[in-house]
Amino acid sequence: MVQERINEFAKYIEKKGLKTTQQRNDIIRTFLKSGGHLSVDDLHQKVKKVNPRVGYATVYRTLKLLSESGVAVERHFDDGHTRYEHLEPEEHHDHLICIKCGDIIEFEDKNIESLQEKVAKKHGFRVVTHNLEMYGYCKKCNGNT
Amino acid sequence: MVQERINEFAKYIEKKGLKTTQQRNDIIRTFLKSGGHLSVDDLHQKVKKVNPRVGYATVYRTLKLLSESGVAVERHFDDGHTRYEHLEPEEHHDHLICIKCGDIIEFEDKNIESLQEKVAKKHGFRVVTHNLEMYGYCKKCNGNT
DNA sequence: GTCAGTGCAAACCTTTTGCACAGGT
DNA sequence: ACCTGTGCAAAAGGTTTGCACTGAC
Repeated sequence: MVQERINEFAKYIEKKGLKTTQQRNDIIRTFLKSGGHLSVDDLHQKVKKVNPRVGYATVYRTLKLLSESGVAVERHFDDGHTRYEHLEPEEHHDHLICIKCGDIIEFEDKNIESLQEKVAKKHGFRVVTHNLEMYGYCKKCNGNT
Repeated sequence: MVQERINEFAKYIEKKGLKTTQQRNDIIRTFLKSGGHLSVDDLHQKVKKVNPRVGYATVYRTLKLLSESGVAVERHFDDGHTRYEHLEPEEHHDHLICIKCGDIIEFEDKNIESLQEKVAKKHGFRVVTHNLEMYGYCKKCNGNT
């Protein structure tokens, strides 16, 4: 499925008249191979192990392209670092974030989603994206505050 | 009710051994008199009309105190500006944010809240705060994208 | 050969901080 | 008097951009 995402992105790149480059490939492969919620810095560190000549700015620029193409999603949690994660198409989830250990748990709840749509409709609002984050203590950290 | 918030904050200040100053008063009164979701810059502009000698840093420092005391709540929407709003105690709401005109609609939905708690419990998670934002087109902007 | 991509460093923007002075208690 | 608060300007931290060079097509 990594290959599918790569193809999807290649198609997007081509449609926009952009070019396939070694750096972009390295960045994308590294990104797709990594799980979780990566900051730009995290990803830059990892990419540098594969190709030490890749600069910070290129990672930013490529992540922006990945977001536009729909392969990556930008997350703005409260810690001041933009993080990126990759999703399968149609996939969607929200987050539980531990304010002690920083662990991030993903969840999906169709009931919440449909109530959200209901609220939006009531206000004549057409939702494009949403995000729901809950901050608190995870199972491990709970109790030993 | 503005006065109640001011008293509440005064109590917090005193408990921490801090001081009541003219600047803090000006900032707090201006903040409480304003509705909506203010950026630091918005508030600084407004306060300067009352007291032109108030500096940017003091607004930041005071807003941080207001957040700690519970009088203000920090919001991190996707536009990269931290915004603050004031809430009555026990009040809580979430946001619908128009990505065209920037309008912010507040809503509250107890059903969503309780489903959130249920999800958290399922993961052994103790929630301290959460935020739910939906981005899209408001009634006015919908259609004329 | 052309035009987009890259690396680097500088610029940017929001937020924080150090410092000397002002002011509340 | 003491010690916190303030304004200013500088620093910090994350992100973006200008530029000259590289490399894909």
